[in-house]
Amino acid sequence: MSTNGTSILLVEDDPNLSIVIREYLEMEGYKVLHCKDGKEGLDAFTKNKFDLCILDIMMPRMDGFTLAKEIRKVSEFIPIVFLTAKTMDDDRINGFKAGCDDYITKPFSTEELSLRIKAILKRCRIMGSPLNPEQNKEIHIGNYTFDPSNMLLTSEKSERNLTRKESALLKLLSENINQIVTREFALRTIWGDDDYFIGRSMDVFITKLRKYLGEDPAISITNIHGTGFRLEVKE
Amino acid sequence: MSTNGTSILLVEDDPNLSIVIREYLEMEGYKVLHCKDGKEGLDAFTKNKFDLCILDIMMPRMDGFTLAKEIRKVSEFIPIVFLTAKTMDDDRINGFKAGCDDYITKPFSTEELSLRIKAILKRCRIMGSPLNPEQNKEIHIGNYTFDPSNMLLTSEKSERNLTRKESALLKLLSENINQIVTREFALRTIWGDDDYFIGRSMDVFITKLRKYLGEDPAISITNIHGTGFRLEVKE
DNA sequence: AACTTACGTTAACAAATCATTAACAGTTTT
DNA sequence: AAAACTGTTAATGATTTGTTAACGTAAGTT
Repeated sequence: MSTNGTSILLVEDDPNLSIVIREYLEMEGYKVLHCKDGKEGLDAFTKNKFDLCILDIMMPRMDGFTLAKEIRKVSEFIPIVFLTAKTMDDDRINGFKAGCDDYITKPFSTEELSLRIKAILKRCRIMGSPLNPEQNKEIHIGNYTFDPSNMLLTSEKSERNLTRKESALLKLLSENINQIVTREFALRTIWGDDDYFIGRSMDVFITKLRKYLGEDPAISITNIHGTGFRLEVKE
Repeated sequence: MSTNGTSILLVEDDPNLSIVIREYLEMEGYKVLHCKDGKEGLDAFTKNKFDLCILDIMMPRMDGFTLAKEIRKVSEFIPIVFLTAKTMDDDRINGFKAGCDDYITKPFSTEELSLRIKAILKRCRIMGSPLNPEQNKEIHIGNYTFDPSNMLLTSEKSERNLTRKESALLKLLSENINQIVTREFALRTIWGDDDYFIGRSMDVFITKLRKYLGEDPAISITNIHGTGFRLEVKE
């Protein structure tokens, strides 16, 4: 199995341990983002995409369980590995043991951690949830190619860096091509909220996207009155 | 494992012991360069490439620990074996025991030394350290060649020694060429933390790298507003 | 010890970017 | 026809970034 491009969120407050783990995992080819406590970890999780989380349980500001709960709100199936002090007889561990999760007791060897990670990733992939299916995939929209991870919209004639919101909206639309994307769904997904002004803001972005995609007449963003928008590509 | 071509820097002031070690190691197929004290050792290290260092701790002019520190400045991951008088209870030993390093107490058999060396080399190769050819590879960026392990940025016209941070940042960018490296990922990877001032510090380094890479107009470091940077090489 | 040098951080100010809001025109529904 | 919704452009203000210089510190040098 290639570890390439698999990104891991490591939340661990012990600086020495975290360095050891991070360096080892990076040598194995994972991308690792390390946070020092639960708050930071949650923040990082919402801003990035990860394939797996490694959470220490005992941490300042927000413990691993609370963090895991928060993470689960956003991402139902992401595998989580807990790091616990040896015989921590906490019932909550059992509560999380289901699904793809696992826990490892300290002290552990880096090899053990690595094996567990591989096992979990394998298991989860088998279970049919390709971890980040669309992660680095480019999306073709008519004559355009859209690379969401690079926020780059390319055609033969032009290349444009999209802003975060532009990119997020186009991603949403292109993932649901020829299907209605509800106003509310878009607003809640991208803006996390839904009120009049945010709605108007989205309309401004729709105008921008229409302009950017104007090179290809087969592409259109159609408004469904009172409902939402649909990105359409003819033939 | 073939010892062929593996070159060892041996720094040991006892002439008899050093001869014994050198001859034994050469018999095993290693290339050995011997220096009589720390100063000589450091000089030799900067002028040549080694796969492993064997340093006596008690030495005139510069002791083994100081030498090791100097070596680490240049080469972060090269394995170091310390030779110590039997039960030298120096805390500093523990400081160095991490990673690929090891220490051997005198007196020791040549066999023991040989086994340790093999074990260390194996371990480090597995861990993918710079012994691993993959990681010692130079990176080509437009007209430039960047050697991360030597922190050296070269073009036809110029050659520049980068500082650690400059080098780390350029490494990260060039490993993800034409892809966005998020601010957060860079900050957490290189600085281990992410706050406002560290972020500003990174911006200063970006400015520096842009200046260094300015000779080749095909190279650019593009800011993706609110997201990160992308090292781009056209054609 | 006093003096350099090198490096990373912080400060300070200029410039650019972006999401939002406003404003007004046009559409669709009831 | 009134009300609600959408399209579009431009103005606004906050945030982010670019850049240079000053600063502090640690190491080496005299």
